[in-house]
Amino acid sequence: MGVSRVDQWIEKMQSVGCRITGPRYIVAEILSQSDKALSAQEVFEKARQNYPTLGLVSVYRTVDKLEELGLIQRVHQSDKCQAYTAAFSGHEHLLVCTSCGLVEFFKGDDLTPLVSRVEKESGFVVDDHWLQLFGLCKKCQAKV
Amino acid sequence: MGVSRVDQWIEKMQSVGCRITGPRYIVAEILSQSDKALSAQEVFEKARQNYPTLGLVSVYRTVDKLEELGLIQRVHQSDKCQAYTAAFSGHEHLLVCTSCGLVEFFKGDDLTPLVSRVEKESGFVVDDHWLQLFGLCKKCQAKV
DNA sequence: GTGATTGCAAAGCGTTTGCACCGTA
DNA sequence: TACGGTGCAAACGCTTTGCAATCAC
Repeated sequence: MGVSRVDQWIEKMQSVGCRITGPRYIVAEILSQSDKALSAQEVFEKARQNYPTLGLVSVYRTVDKLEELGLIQRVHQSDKCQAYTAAFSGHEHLLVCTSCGLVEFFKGDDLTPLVSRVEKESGFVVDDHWLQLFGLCKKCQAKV
Repeated sequence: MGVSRVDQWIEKMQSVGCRITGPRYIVAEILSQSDKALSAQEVFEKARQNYPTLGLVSVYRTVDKLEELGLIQRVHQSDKCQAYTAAFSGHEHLLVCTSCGLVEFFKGDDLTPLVSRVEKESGFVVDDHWLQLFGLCKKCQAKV
């Protein structure tokens, strides 16, 4: 077993000059270990269980930093876009359970031909794309 | 030239029992004619020019109604998801200019094979998908 | 030691709700 | 006329900012 994801994140934060404090560590730990997308509030509530003096403000600031470093990404859902999950690397996309918030990744088709075609037809220069699938995970199907 | 899009929307609203009032008409008109995604605030500011007594609250309520009827849809962007544009029909996806907010539609590839594969691999039942492309439109490319 | 980071409190912003008045059907 | 819709003001929830105290380096 190699270095855990929290430690990789901490290392990355240190490498850009961040000081590693209790609040930062626990926020990173929770987000790096969660398989669900969490809002700042939810991270705060989980973190408080082990770190009762934590302030919500520090969660917001740490989450901003983690997003800026590309370690976490926002998860957009139909009416909200304020939850975060560990960021993927490379050509992967999100699969989100609309009931429990479970997040998985899947390898998508190669979108290059589609992007080229759309660029040609529209005159746009495309520099980013989103592909997300929504549905019910196994557990939530069973609940119904 | 057929019936304009505003009139189609108005008809649809009437058909579900909505009364057609000044505020509703002007909000529908602005959203149905805009080629950019607009927030409630932006709709409000535009509408006030022709309808100075309009209240922001009525914009929110009308926008909710239009979304509920499937006439408009939310446009999600990297850090916000509160703008609206006329909804497409059928198998189309959004192409959004990250500079000016211009919104176009494009016909996407058929995602059915991808969805089937992901369902098989993950155990999810997938019931919705998003595919959005982001970039710069022709005009915004010229500005740089 | 020193400057980045913290938690609190307050401000800020977009959105929703309560309510009396108004206007469509 | 009846009651759905309106605008205003206030409440609300989430997020950001100002600040003095604290703590990693």
